[in-house]
Amino acid sequence: MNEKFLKPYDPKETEDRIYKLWEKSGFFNPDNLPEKDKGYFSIVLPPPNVTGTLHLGHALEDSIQDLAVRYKRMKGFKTLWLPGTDHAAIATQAKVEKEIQKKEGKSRYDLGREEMLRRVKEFAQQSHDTIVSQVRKMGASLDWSREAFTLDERRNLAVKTAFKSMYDAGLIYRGNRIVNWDPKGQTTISDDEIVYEERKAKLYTFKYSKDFPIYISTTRPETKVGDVAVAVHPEDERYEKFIGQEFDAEFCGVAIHIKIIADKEVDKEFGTGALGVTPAHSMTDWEIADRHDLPRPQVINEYAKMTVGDERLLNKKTTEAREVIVNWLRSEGLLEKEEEISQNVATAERTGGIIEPLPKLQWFIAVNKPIKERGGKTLKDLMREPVEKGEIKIIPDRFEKVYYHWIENLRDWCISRQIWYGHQIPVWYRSASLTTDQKKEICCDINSPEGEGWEQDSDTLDTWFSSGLWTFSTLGWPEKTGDLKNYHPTSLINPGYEILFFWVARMILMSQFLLGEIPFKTVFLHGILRDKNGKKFSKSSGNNIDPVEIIEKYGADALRMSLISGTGMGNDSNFDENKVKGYKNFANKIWNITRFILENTDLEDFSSLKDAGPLSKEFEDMANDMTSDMENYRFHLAAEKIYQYIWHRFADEILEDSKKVIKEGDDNSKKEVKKSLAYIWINCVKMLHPFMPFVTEEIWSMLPQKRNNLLMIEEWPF
RNA sequence: GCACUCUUAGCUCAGCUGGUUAGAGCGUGCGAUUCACAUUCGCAAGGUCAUAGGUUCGAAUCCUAUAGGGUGCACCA
Repeated sequence: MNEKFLKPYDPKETEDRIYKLWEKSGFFNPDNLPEKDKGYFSIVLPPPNVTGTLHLGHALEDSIQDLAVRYKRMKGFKTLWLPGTDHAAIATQAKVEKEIQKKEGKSRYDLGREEMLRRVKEFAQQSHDTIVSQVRKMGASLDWSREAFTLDERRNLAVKTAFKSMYDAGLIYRGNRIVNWDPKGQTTISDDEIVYEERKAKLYTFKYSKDFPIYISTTRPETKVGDVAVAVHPEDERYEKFIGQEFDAEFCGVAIHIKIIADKEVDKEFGTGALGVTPAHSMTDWEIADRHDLPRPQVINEYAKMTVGDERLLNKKTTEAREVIVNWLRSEGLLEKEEEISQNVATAERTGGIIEPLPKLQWFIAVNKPIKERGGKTLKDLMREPVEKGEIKIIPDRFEKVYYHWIENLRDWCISRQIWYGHQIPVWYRSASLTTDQKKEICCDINSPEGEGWEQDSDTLDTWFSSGLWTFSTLGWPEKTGDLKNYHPTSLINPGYEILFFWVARMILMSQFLLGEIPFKTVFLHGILRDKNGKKFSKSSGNNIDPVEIIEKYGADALRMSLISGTGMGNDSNFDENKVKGYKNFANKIWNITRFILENTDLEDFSSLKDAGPLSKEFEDMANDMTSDMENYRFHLAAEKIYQYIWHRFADEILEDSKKVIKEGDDNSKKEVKKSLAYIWINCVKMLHPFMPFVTEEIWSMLPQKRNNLLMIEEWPF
């Protein structure tokens, strides 16, 4: 017996060594797996953002996926788990900008595009390297030979190809529309990148001029210089008689022309029941302007400063302009009342800037446009249908409803960003001005067009555009590769439910349109891992834990097991270090069980054993139950089952009972008992392997076997 | 406003399609120990499964309502 067993199990000594052994074996790459004719199984790793290092939430994700992957591999599938990282455009650039601002007091404009990009890339590379080493520490059996990055060259080709094909189909268009402008990050963002924060605000009720017949309410008086109408509900008796009338007014030095219109969007109960329509600076007002064919004067610019008025307003920040206007209203006797209300303020997810809705010329994906090549279906249809038909299964299924609801409310997706880090839009223009003249020559292609004077659009793409291609861009698309044929649609995707819209929906959109097939068959959503007190892990609240820190202390096996067991599907869970400690003890327990078995069963070859004698049925029932849990993604139950069986049935009872026989029994019964102990044990070690791969692999290498396989490719029992 | 979700032992949570005395881990109390393991073992205490109704032979599990916590979406003038 190996003398290692005389000491407690030491994950530190074991884990890195075992990981190297696995990598050397080549079995992470399915091309090297033995042929078993069971078919293919594939997962792409949700690529972590290169904005920093991994936290425990990633460890949870890695644990679940590695568990699924190792199980399928043992089941004999050609199993591919494909790693990669995400450039996370805005998030990464914003992070680096922040640091440079803090350390050097410089903005990205001070550095210039080229130098800024160099800095971001450098940072991204460092993050990448840390992330990869963290993932390895977890024991993740990823095929590193296929590693991808959302911003590498192959993915860039995929992005350009996708863009062109959607452009040619008329689904990507450039339009002057109201967008979410982030004055802090100096870029547009999509609806999904907005976070609403509840804040106290003042609601002012006033009228534009003395002879104006209706009072209106607003929290943003400064935008009112851009008003073109007052909208009332069509059935509001109070205002019916005014509908259709038009008024001129001089509003704090700005001449405005107001038409009174009726629109069903207006809520009779809110404020005075009359809405001042500011088409250029409010999403709903923009739509009202659409319906009533109103002008849309812009009064605020990209820096959240006023662009109209005399010295009182012009070039003032919106917050200053607000005070000016409120004071003016007061002095003119137009202000009826002010009241405190709480309102949701739209802020940018990554920079925290307060969103300023502005009309801008941007690129969009049309989600409601009938697609000829798809029999008149829209992108929304293409997203909805595979889930409705059950081709894509979402687990837990309650998220299907959430998914449909999101699709119903979806507006055209703004994909252009005014940041530098990302995939540059593959469109070229031939004319001096890029922003104003729409009639100039335009060319969308994979490569820059022939001829003189072409200039590429300086905008980059929303990071989710490239992540949307992830299931197939990683497999070689647009080339028709063998990987694409074998591994797409992928079998399973396992993100947190918080990116169902951002990512899962977009992958379905992209794959459905570009490949005409689903990106994955099963979406298994996991919950969010929170800290001990139920708070979300985040860098800002200082509760971030590096998984490697926990691994150093307790071992990766213990961490994995603690994250998986006792957590209901799709439920959030709290991280508990004590639980990890408990599973470290468990690792030691199975270590010592092995020692006992090696000391007490003098069998030469475990692999030829066929059953566990009288204990066979009980054991096989447990194993079958557990296998069925594995098949149905009830990993937390499977983990609990094997744990309970090993510790409290096998060790506490079966093994204890065997002592007497081994000591006092006759030769025959001794031999029977030894055989069934050994039989149960090798199968327990196999079944525990997806959960605790390191310690089981280490144990496996010390059991007396004639075959000399790694445990990771052993056959799953029964 | 609409939807989803949670409320089970002191704490953190499991409990899959309704089925015998409701489970685990940690914690607590008592005890054991030359025995594979003190990172151990045995025993014990501790729950009217949020509340009120209903369906059923039978409900923690299904239905309805209520209360409290969380989340998403819409509105946010």
